[in-house]
Amino acid sequence: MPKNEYICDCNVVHVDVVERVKFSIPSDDMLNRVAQFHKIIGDNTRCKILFALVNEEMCVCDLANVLSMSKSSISHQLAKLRENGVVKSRKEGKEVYYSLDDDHVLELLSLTLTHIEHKLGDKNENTK
Amino acid sequence: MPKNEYICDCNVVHVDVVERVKFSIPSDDMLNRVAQFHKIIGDNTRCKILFALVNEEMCVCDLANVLSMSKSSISHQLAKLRENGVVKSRKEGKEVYYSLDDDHVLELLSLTLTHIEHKLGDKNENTK
DNA sequence: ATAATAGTTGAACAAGCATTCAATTGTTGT
DNA sequence: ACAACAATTGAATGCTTGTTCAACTATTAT
Repeated sequence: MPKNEYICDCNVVHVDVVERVKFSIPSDDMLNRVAQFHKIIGDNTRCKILFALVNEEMCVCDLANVLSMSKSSISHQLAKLRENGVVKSRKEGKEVYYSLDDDHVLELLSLTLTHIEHKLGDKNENTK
Repeated sequence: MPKNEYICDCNVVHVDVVERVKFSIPSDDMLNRVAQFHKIIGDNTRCKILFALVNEEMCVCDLANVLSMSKSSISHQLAKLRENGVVKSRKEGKEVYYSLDDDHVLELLSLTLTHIEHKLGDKNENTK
């Protein structure tokens, strides 16, 4: 077995599996994009912002009140969400209105909710 | 306008929108679970592990070789993934084999890929 | 013009987190 | 019983990142 090619100090590497998987997974660039996307959604504040925007477009002030947080903090997070193509903005006078950028986002959020409810269901089954 | 109830120092809070949204968004507990779930997926290493497990179950050593990382590091991340119900494990002798815990995970990953490809498509359109 | 205000931005600080290293557990074979 | 080894675990380290604070920009109204 050509152990030198592998960084691991163990003998049970399944070389065929490793090679097959190395070949089949997406490129590092693609993987990083996927991770980055989830990283952006994976924050309490940003997540709450997104759910707040599901039905209504809102200005920074509105969001600050819904989340009970400072405008600055909300603005920082909105910038990240916009840079990553999750929300879009529209300026009207002094106010800036934000909304979800893409239907995929909504789809993703509701899929996650389903997943979590499903998991919680399992847990309750087990404690019966 | 009952400004005192609101933490913001601005005058244009849309009280009706704020109240409606406050009422309609999921509970903080639920929101935190959603954020936590995405946070777990939103890491380069963990993301790569998940895509590696899409078609095959793999032991820690295999994964260490696919990712070119130490077993310890992989093991730490696998622990997090398992604690959060994203992967499951099966022990066979000295080895521990990991696989995706739930079809929702796969569904979510492919939905994200679609989203990103869609976004990349948009970008290319714009630079034409 | 000037004041007021919605929103943005950058620096600083603190909290969170991924990787490394060393030690340990649990299983297999001799 | 003992050695070998896959995997886990905890502490330490350094990097990342969310919030705060203060300064700044842009738009509106007097």
